[in-house]
Amino acid sequence: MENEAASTKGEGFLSRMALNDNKAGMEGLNRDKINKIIMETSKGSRFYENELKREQQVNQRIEKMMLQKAQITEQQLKKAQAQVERMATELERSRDLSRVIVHVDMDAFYAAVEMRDCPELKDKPMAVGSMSMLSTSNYHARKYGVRAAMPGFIAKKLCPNLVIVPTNFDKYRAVSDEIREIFADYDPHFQPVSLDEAYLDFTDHLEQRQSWPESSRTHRFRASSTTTGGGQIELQEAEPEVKDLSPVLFEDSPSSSPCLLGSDGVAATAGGGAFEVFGTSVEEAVREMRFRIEQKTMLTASAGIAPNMMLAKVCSDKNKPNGQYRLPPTREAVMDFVQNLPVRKVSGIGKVSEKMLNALGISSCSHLGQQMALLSLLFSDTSLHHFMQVSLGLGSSYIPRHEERKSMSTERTFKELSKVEEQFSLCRDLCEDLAEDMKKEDLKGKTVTLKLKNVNFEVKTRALTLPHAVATVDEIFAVAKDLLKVEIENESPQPLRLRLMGVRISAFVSPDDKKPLQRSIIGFLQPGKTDSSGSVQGMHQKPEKDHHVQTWTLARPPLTQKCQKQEEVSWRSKLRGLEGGQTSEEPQQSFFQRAHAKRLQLQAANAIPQEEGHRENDSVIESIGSHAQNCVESSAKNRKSIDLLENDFVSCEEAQASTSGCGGTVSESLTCPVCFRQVETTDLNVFNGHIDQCLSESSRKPNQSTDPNSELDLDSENDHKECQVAEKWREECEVEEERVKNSEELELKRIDPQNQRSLKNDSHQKVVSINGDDKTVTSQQPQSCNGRGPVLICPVCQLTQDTDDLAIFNHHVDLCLNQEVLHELGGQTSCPINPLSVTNGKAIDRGQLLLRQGSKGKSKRQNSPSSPPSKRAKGIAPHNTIDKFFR
DNA sequence: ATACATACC
DNA sequence: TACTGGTATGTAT
Repeated sequence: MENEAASTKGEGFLSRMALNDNKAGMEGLNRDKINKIIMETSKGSRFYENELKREQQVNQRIEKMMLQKAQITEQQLKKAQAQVERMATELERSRDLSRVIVHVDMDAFYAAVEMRDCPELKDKPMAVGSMSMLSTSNYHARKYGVRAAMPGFIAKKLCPNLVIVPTNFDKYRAVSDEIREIFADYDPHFQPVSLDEAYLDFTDHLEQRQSWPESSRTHRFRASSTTTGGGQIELQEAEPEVKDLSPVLFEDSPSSSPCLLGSDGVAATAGGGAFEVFGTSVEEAVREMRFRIEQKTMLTASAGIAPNMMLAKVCSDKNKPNGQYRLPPTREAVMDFVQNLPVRKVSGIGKVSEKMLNALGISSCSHLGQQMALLSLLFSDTSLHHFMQVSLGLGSSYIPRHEERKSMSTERTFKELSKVEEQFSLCRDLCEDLAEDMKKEDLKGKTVTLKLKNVNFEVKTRALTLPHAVATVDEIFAVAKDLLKVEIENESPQPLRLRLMGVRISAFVSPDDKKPLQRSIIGFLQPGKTDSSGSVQGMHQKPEKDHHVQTWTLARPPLTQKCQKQEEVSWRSKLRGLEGGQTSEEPQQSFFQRAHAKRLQLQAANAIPQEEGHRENDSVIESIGSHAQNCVESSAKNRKSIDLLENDFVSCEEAQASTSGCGGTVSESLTCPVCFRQVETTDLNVFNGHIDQCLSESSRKPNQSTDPNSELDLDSENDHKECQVAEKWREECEVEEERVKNSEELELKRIDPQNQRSLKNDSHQKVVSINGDDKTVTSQQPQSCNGRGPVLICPVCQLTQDTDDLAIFNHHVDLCLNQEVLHELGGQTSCPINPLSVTNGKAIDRGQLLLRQGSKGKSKRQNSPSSPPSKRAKGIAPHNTIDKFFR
């Protein structure tokens, strides 16, 4: 507590601001010199001061962590060690080396495009962006330490000759479309990450490629190749080699042109009509893809080939620019690769995580593996799981589809804005822009968030969730304005001195207000609600809300999840000497209480008296607080019943999926609701991975057996039947839709413990399919659990159904589900599906597809910087008065 | 549910 | 002169 900031004085350089030379193109620079210039240029600025502050916060976090570490006993560590080893074993079992995942990334994309279109730039250090902020720099500029996310004026200090070119997103988008066309040839379900980056699953392509004639693997050089200012190196150096039609040259040659120099394996440039024949190996295929990209766009790409996304991403960086790297799909190769990998290279581990890990002596993934026991005592379960995966070289071996967007926002930075009228006016402008964007995607959301950044770079967000969804300017502004008003009043008589304002909408509901489906399913789901942090959510009986959390419950068998949670909690609690675990938490505090407590805490921590602001704030907060408090109270009342229901689930399920901590028994297995095989694990993450794969595969090639690695194989006849049903869907909705259905049926199973149990009782039970046409439910085989007579209880009406035939049961459930929704579902199928709706979502998110079906036909915007919302440079309307807004 | 922090491009 | 904008997710209350 009273540590003060003593040990965390902001003397040394700021890790936050120092050059990040971890990413490609910046090897062996004069770091110190560069950092010195960066610091000198920034010193004293408000930005710098704020960074200083934030750095100290991080330092305090680290101190706290170290303190915790110091209290860990040998015994605790030992126990933890056993635990993590068990987890590692389970994760190990989930390892899947059968897929070929490729991550492609254009080299210095924006900069490359600009250079291509303006040859003068070619040999100059240049960057795309503005004096305030750069998006990308070319490799020449990187030598000076100029890189993305650096303000232009600092870059100029580092490299006075730097040419800064303004961004031209339309152009980048156009190029992006071109390369995506190529991506689609190798994986129609590829997942774009941004305009210049994507994940592809090459597995299927490679399988087919083996039987392709050479002609299909032959690609011409650009007619007007080279020159044009874009040609870059490689083309010229293409030796007039033996091109001919001999596949032997490239046939399965991981050896030939082993990536190091990228497309150096160029052959076949016989005089005029140069072309090249590519082999059938992975590397050849990827090289071919990169070749085609280059021929088409005159821009180069780099790629990584690995058995999972996490590794592929790292690999694509390895031989950048214009190169590729393949990590062989063997456990040994993967483990070797991971050992020396700096943690910072891993996607998801950023500046702060790196610093915290470093403080524990962890800088490479091998350390990560060695320190898992310690980490398990210091980090959250989520982080721990991530670390563990990373240290084992694990990651997604399938590429999840893109989910529905979860929020939409617009924000703007400007010169200090202190006048109230202008602030409101600006706020309205933002709302207009946002409403316009919302309209484009036909979205409506219930939560409006206002974001403010003052001239000291302090960021504040204020949100309000409405009982209904909104979308229009007026609706959004009505909320945003009030939020802003509160902040203004809060600060008065000082003005808010803003440098940024933003408005966001989230908690989307289907545009056409067809909640009924959601309502019934969610209503049903409420009881099992559990979130990842272990706290039971408050349960305002608002029917449609927070799909993510609920689908969590949907997507995972609630019971087993609960079990798992308890397991983790129990061992952790013991080790830490904590009490209670996640289900018995403190009563929640009101907004006011929390705000107050927080301030006190801050005061204590910083020893900065704040009496003044205190009182003022309280009075203001209190007004909103009363509402919040009501909500909180009602949710607290409901929590008991939630727990009860959860416990019921547990008791139902225990026999099936006991976990080491839960039933005292050591794990058995879980039954996959897709393939119905027993998955030998109790680790939900492992189990989820399995389900993910099943889903992924069933949507891709429903008539092929899943998981070639598995010893248990699917009954192919059943598969076939399943496929026929799938055909129907495909006809009208394409693959996407099918996947949704798959999830859908999955959800129906998962949400009903009884049902689930009965399914488990007969692992041959095939997937119950929902027919896309009439919404009736059919079963592949009438269920024959005669011996047991499991009780089927309708998840909607809660009545016991006098049948053990799942077909009949499902039919009943369907009838129970809101008719209106079912109709809408029917209409839905005719909606065009966005073929790019692929994402990096996890299993939980897929459940969302179910709940969000209503909006799935929508086209979606790609991630930034892909398509920033149209920013109309609007002037501030000075005629607006505060009164106008305050009424 | 909110607020804030971290991460990615 | 000047340190982004859009989205998702984790952590804490």
